[in-house]
Amino acid sequence: MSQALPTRLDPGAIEGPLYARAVEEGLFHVPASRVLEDGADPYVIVIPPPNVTSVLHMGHGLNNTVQDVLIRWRRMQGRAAAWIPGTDHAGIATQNVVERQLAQDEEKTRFDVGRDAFLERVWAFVDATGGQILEQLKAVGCSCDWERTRFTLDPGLSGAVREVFVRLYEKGLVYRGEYIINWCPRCSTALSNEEAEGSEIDGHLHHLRYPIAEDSWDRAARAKEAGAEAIVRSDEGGWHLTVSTTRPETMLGDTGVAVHPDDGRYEALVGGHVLLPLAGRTLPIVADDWVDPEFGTGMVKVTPAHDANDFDIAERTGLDVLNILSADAHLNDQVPEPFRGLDRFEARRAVVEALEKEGLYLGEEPHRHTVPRCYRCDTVVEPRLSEQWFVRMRPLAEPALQASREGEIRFHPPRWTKVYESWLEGIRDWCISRQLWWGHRIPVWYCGEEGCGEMMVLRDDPERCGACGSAALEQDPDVLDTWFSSWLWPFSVFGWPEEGDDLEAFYPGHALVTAPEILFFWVARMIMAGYEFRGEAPFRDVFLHGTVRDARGRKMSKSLGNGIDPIEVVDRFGADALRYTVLSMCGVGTDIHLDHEDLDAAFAPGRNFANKLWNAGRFTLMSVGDDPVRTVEEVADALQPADRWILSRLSRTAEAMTGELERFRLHEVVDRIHHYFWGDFADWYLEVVKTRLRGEEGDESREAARAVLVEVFDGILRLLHPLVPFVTEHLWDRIPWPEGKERPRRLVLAAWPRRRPDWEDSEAEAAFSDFQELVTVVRSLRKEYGVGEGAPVRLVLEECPEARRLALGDERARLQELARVEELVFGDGREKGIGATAVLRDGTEVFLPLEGLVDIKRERDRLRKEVGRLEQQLEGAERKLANDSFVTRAPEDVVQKERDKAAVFRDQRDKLLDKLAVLEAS
RNA sequence: GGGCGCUUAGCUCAGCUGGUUUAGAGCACCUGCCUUACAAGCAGGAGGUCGGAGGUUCGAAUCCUCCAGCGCCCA
Repeated sequence: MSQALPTRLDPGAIEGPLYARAVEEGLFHVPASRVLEDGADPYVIVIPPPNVTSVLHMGHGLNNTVQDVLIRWRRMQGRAAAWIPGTDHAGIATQNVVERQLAQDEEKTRFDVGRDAFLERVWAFVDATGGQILEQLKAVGCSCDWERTRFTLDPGLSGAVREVFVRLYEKGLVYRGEYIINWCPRCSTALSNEEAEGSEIDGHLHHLRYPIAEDSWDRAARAKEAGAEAIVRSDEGGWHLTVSTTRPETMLGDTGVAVHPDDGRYEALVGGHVLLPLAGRTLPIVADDWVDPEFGTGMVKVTPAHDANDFDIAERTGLDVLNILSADAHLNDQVPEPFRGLDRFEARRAVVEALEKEGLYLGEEPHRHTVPRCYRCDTVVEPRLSEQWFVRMRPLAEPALQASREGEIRFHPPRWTKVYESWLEGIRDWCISRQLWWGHRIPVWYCGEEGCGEMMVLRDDPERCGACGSAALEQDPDVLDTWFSSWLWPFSVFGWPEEGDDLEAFYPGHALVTAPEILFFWVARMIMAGYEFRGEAPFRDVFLHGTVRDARGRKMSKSLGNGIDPIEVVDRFGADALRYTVLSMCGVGTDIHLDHEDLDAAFAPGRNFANKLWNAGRFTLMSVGDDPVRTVEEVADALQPADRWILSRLSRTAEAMTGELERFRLHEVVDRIHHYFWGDFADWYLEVVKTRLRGEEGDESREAARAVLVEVFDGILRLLHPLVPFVTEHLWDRIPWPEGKERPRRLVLAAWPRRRPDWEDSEAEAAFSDFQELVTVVRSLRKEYGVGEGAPVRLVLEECPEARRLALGDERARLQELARVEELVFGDGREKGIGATAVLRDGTEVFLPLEGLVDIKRERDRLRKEVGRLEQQLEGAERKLANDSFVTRAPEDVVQKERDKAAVFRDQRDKLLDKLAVLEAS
């Protein structure tokens, strides 16, 4: 049976069936009753919902692997572990895709087909392709509770969105108003501040000359006297001032010029006027604190409808607001005839040209500055005055800020706390309306046309106007920001606002795992929503992992073509290899580098590890065989030192891993089990136990070895299961089980190993470490002198302490197995001849008689080098001990340790010096 | 301009509350092994003084300050 395992792991053959079996058996599903009736402790993670139309990339691969590790670990701990999967509708992205299709296939816009028909097409598209990414998660092994899959446009979740909008409106926290918003001309919609991402460009700063109105010439003269160099008198006798801008076309929307109130140069100008070129309007000169006297001339043009800061200046100083841009970023009828209808960039050229003609353009200079771009389509975003719906954020931010300050929310790594808090401290209102069709329509109706003009914000669609009874109602055409539904995700997935069992059982959740990019977009807002609508945080721990990058450190992206398809990785190397690889690189706060051009190398760590586990399992299963196996308790009296060592190490490893998992230190989790499984178990225990398994040391020893092997390998599989679920489960299914010991139904549900103080045995660990040292030294000496690995050798130990001598008495077979020591002799100092020498930590002198192989000169050089190394170590320790303040001020145990170290080094050195003296005499 | 982070072996990174580490791992490299679990492997080895300069301390890769380089976020 067990011999049937092939020598190489074939992930494709085992992963699919194992996943299907788990789903079929409902292992990933948790009903509310497990918490409410059975009293299980819940552990809840909601997935960061991917876009419904997206496909899996490595970022998802990492993100969901991490979540799965946490969920599987907690599930094994016996928690009612619920991982809620789902997708969001991704308003802009999804609408964009369908619009592009429409344009390509039929050369139509959404306006050509109409709102209802367009939405039908989007739904058809989503129905056809929407579940793809969730299916891909299954290939990675994600143990989501698929019976709870949600979509932000589901009726229930849509109901939550509407409830929240109405509630906030009733509280005065949702309002409609005309403000500067970020406008994407390509998507033709408003964006929130977070959706407009700054990008640096090498642009230009244009200098424009504005004539000062005649009634203000005396002010200009006074300003000039006060040192205003940027005020100049022209040949015709008039005065001009200079302003600078990166967007010259906006001058057509200027309604004023501003200076700093404390700027002495321009004091006289305030209250005066300039004549706006091209438009011919007269604009006031005002004073406002925001103006930076150091920047440019210290005078700025003010375009309130197209710049947020200018808008604020206008509010404070009473300047007019003049909107000159249409929805698609063309100049509207508010500008002079020649410029009307021009695209913003055409307008820029036209304005510069026209100003040049009038002698009012003073040129441009290179200027590096930041322009905002749409996070969905990268188009340069235009600040634009527009009537939109907003959420007043300050009151919502307060509890979210408190939560972090008081430790109710903890960020891992903690440095994100500051980022989160400073964002909340400077929070601005959230523009939530979008001029799109795909999304949650704003639940606001207007009694329009002949009606009374009443505005109604309602939970249920109205039939008649509540004020005048008219049936001619029009719903607000806009939809809500997708994040306005995502921020409710932690409770909307459980049926809120209904107070059902699921909500009671599973809210609040526990961990939220995501990338720092959406800390503001999503994480902070979820926390705000949690407090506002449920009165408590939606989760306690926020784990922010790094970004997946290519070998050169560039973010993976479609446009660069440097992405890695996780499905390809799963197909080639297996989900386990993918998971192990990314987890092993998942250092706290570090990005993950994977070479997209060499997947073999990139995923080698995971592939190699899974294969190693496979083979260790193969060997374990074959060695143990099909005969009945006993428990460790039953063979307690027959346990060998190596058995006690490996059991002790298992206990310590389990404890350490649990601690690292609790602290979200996943690479440490991987490191611990790697060290134990590969370094301790495979490299040493399996090797050391071979002779016993073959029955060469009696039945009792064999049975003890078999029992320990089963116990330890079971523990290893349990500890590894959250990391590499497939290969562990396949092997675990085949582990023999002692009669009478209860076997868990599946590894998925097996108990997470706990610390076993009764197994911990420092003496066994020290003894085994001594044994390892001896073996390593012998191997090293053999290698040094080219003794073939198959060639037997005689080993002489001098000055061997009693304890080691006794221990080694039973280890002759092991020495033979591991180092080809055919004969072990405890010498009495009379052993002469040519050989290789070393001294162990406990002072044991190792001598390998290698007559004919050892070159005396070479051995001398080797020993001298070794002595030199020890001298250095010794010197370091002695320097410390010679330092009075170290001896008196350092803790006693530290000092003692240093003394011990010095003694060991000295002993080793002296013994080697003796040997050296003998060699040098010969 | 404000804030944050990083700099340790050829590469990618560990090293947590300063002293059990003689600074570790994976990959790459060198040598020898197809030793019936595993060549996706085994054994042995080489390679770093922890970006630079100060400081705190009995003791610093670890804490503090400054400097240099890189990166991110916010304005």
